[in-house]
Amino acid sequence: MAEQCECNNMENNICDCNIIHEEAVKIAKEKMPEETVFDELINFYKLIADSTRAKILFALDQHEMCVCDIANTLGMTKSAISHQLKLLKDSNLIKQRKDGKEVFYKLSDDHVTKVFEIALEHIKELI
Amino acid sequence: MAEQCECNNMENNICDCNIIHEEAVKIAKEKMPEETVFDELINFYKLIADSTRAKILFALDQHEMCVCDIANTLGMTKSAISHQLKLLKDSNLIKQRKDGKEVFYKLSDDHVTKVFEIALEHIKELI
DNA sequence: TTGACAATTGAGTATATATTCAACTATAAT
DNA sequence: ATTATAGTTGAATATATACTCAATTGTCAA
Repeated sequence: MAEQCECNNMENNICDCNIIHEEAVKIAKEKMPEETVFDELINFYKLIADSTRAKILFALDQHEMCVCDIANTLGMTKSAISHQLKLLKDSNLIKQRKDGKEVFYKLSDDHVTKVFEIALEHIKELI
Repeated sequence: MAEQCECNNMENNICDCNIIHEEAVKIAKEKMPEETVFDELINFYKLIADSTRAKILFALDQHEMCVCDIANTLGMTKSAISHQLKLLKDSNLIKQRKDGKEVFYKLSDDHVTKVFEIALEHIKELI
């Protein structure tokens, strides 16, 4: 049963114990998605797993806003907000539109809202 | 129009620019959830926004597993896995069951799976 | 063309946290 | 009792990243 871990023969992928339940490990390894899939998932979740960015997304879900509007809403500096907006924009969660000196931001789509709702639902059940 | 930011009169909540679109800011401020709501949301998302924890959750979604099984599946040490399992357990995402020397872990409910699906859906549309 | 302001940017700093390492507890088998 | 193994834990380290600060760009108005 307690068979030697195949990881022990690998260079970069070493664990420090034996396989105990061979079948469970086999299935999990087989079904485990590619590293790139996790990278994308993690990248997406990291974006909304930050208080400032979550608030920005919530604010933009209410109304299109310029940087100063968001800074005022959150009580933070333009610079701090602008840095975070860049991250959100680079990952296509928000879109921008320029009008004179101002740059207006809005959500790319309604998936963000959806994710918020799912999370809220989950948290409600946990409490 | 460009009215002075009320933040400038506040102690801990200072931005560095004027309110430009008063109505948008007013609405966003009014609807903005309590800080504690964001804390809970962020706490939840941070848990799944990590490669190791995401893989653990995925593995446990396939099958109940002990620490060694997970360590083998991910090619990591028991210690690293155990530290992360503690975080997941403390937030009630997973449950444990003890049997002799072994501790079996499994998902608390199927919300995690749901969130994964939503995320995957979102990512597909972005690509 | 000068001044004011919206917004961005890069570097530096401070903070959070994932993993390692070593020590430890708990259980089972001999 | 002793040994082996599953699992946990605390401290230290390494890394990632949010915010600050100062400088800069772009646009408008006088």
